[in-house]
Amino acid sequence: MARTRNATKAAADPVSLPKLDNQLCFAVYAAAQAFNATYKPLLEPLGLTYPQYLTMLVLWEEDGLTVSAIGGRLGLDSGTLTPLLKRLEAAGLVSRTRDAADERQVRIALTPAGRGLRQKARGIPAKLLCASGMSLGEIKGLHGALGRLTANLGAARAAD
Amino acid sequence: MARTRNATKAAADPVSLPKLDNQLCFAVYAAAQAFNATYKPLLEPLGLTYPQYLTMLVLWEEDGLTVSAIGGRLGLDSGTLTPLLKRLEAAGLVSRTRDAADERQVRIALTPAGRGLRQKARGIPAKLLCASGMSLGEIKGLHGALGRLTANLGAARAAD
DNA sequence: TGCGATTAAATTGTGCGCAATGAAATTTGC
DNA sequence: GCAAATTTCATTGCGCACAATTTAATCGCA
Repeated sequence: MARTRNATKAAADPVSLPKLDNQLCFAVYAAAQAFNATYKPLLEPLGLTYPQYLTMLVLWEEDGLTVSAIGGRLGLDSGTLTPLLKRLEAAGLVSRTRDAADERQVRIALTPAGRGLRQKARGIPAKLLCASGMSLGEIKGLHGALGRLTANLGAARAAD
Repeated sequence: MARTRNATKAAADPVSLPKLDNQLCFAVYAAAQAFNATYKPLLEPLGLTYPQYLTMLVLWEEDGLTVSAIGGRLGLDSGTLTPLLKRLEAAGLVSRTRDAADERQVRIALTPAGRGLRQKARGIPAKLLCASGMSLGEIKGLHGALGRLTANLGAARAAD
């Protein structure tokens, strides 16, 4: 009753919003930042950024994909991938060639250097496993929960 | 034995690397993307991006922080925050004033419009909770696991 | 007191991420 | 067969993210 209130009766006290530290979205955001920061010094000797590393992981699994196929795996569009792939090409790791059968598509193929880089990346997953400080079981649980979360958010978005 | 091999005996078969979809880092990366995409249409009426919303959450918790204090909460540096805060200032949501006692510091204060925006943000957390499709217990578990993961990655980085 | 070291922001440069648009090739529907 | 719709990629523009550098203010200390 301290102060006079004129028109509205709302805003009596500050609107309740969850604190930043209690919000799942921020925990995810911070974890993504932490992964990026952890990867950076490990990828620096390979001359890759983290998104470039993800792209190489895709290509090491399956070579000769189109831009949109890579984008489908990573959830990125051509506006992100085109310049990224041009940088990988400039680094001599991939080639970009128009598909002869369908010239709209650009196929991304590993060069020998791009294939060879896989050797240098071999030790990275173990280092990250170690840095995570988590058991395999815990990681598996977390991975599964994040997968369901991502799928649910996607479905909610699709439902509008 | 199909092809002749000359110098090296390595690269006999492709180096084993975990598949993209089995890597925790990618699950986190994809979840962060999904959150961003889910927030976007909800924040659009407020005229905020997701990082701007996080900044406003910090300021709604505690007004009048310095740039570096906000950065400490969000894990961002002045290179990111300075232009972001200038955009919030241009939008009329915050003011940026040099601290009289220590002119190196810039204090960020909410304007009445910035405080008022909190009302419009009230419904957002519930919408995200719904979109996540998870129980409160599940969210709590996920939140805790991500917190430990982020802390462990930070500690591993600090240990070099 | 005054000078070197430290701290806080701002600036610059590079790269990611996405929306919107454009251009070229292919597919479709008649 | 051919015009319209669709698909694929490239481009542009804006904003985030971070490393490195710069500028200015403060602190430490002899």
